[in-house]
Amino acid sequence: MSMSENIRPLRRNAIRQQNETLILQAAEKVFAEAGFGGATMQLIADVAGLPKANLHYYFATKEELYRCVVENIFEIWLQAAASFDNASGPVEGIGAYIDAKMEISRRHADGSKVWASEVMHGAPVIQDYLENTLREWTTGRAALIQNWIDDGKMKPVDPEHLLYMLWATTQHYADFGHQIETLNGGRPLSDTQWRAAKENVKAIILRGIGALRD
Amino acid sequence: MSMSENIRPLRRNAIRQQNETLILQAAEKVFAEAGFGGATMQLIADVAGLPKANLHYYFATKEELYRCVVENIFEIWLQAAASFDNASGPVEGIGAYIDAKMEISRRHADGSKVWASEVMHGAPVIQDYLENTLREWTTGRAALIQNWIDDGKMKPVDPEHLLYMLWATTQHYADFGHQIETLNGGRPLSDTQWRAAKENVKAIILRGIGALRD
DNA sequence: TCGCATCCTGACCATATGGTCAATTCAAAG
DNA sequence: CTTTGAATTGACCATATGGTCAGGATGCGA
Repeated sequence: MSMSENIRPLRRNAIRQQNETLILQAAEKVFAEAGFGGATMQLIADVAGLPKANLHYYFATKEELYRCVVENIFEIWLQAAASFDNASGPVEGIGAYIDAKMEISRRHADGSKVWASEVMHGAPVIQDYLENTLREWTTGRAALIQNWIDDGKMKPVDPEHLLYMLWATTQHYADFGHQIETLNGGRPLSDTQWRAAKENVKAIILRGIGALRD
Repeated sequence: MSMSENIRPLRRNAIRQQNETLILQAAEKVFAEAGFGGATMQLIADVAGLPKANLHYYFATKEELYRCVVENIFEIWLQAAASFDNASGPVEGIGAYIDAKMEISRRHADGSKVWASEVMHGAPVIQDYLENTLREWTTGRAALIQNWIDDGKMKPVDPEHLLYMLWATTQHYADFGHQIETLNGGRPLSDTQWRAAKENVKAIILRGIGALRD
């Protein structure tokens, strides 16, 4: 028998890792489509292609599995948040942030929906993230924006509300993707349309805050 | 015994009406907080202060009750949509629309959340509204915006994406109200802060589309 | 080959939930 | 007062769901 089996024996460690990500991916999809309350362990198991009891071997409870999904998303979110820094001005910084967040809306639409759902329902499991990590990030970035304003690099706008606007506008393409798709004739946005959306958002906001001179 | 009882006998018709709205209000709240899957008829009944069996007397199934809630919200949405018309230009029309939608986000936050949840989960019950009423409204308003562009009243932007931006920005204050509240020190936005939010949104967008000259 | 810890899973359980129903109360028309 | 149909509700049912568990399979080091 050759060593190159179709199903090669995975290292014990690798088995755990593989199954966990398999389950997490399935869970993210199901939670996004049905919400926490509407999702069932059975359906997640089916999507993952595993028996239900196997889910409980890796994740003790539905809540624990959900929490892992939400935390994963928060990591991705933070990653995009970094693109704000190391920018000399609003055009660069906010532009990069919009680009990053639009890319997340496209590539991780399910994650965005789970996050939105979690927050909409009062953030039962990630309230501490909101109060600590998110709050710190927000005040830091607001201060940065205020600096840009003081330096005359943009018009005086409320930094916090500007951030809300960035979040809202970019996330909308993920959370309300179904609505946009429906209005687009039932078809997902094409590459060209995504680029147009991104450029449109950047143009309006950057011009809106007086960071573009034209 | 006087005719002026504390609990005056309601006309049969009025009883039905009163209980239906009572149930609908409770349902809107519970659906917003828990999602369709997480909401239970028992909890809705408790919030409404009625026995569960009574809910089923007025609304045969959970789905039917949910559908009524969603349709109610759509009505409110349409009402705000009207503020777009009869405007001579973007400052007036879009400004009024933002005002109206921000007011809805404030006064009907629960409804907004139910709507958002419904769309996020693929619009299982209001797909036809999206495909018909919403689509028609959108194309009509997009044409109106295009006219303003052609008349030189604003810069050339993609009308559809501008509409998405309006929806996203205004709805965010309802759907992500909990997040905003948390970042605001755990307190809801004050009257002043709401006004600031509204003015900020209007200023950035109207300047962003070149409808304000400054 | 052996032993062991990890991994797998069908069968099972307690509970919660949507929904039903028959019996009762109540308003108000005749 | 009587009648009639709407309104009310406690008790009940079938099902679905989260979670458990005992026993078997599997990889892997010794």
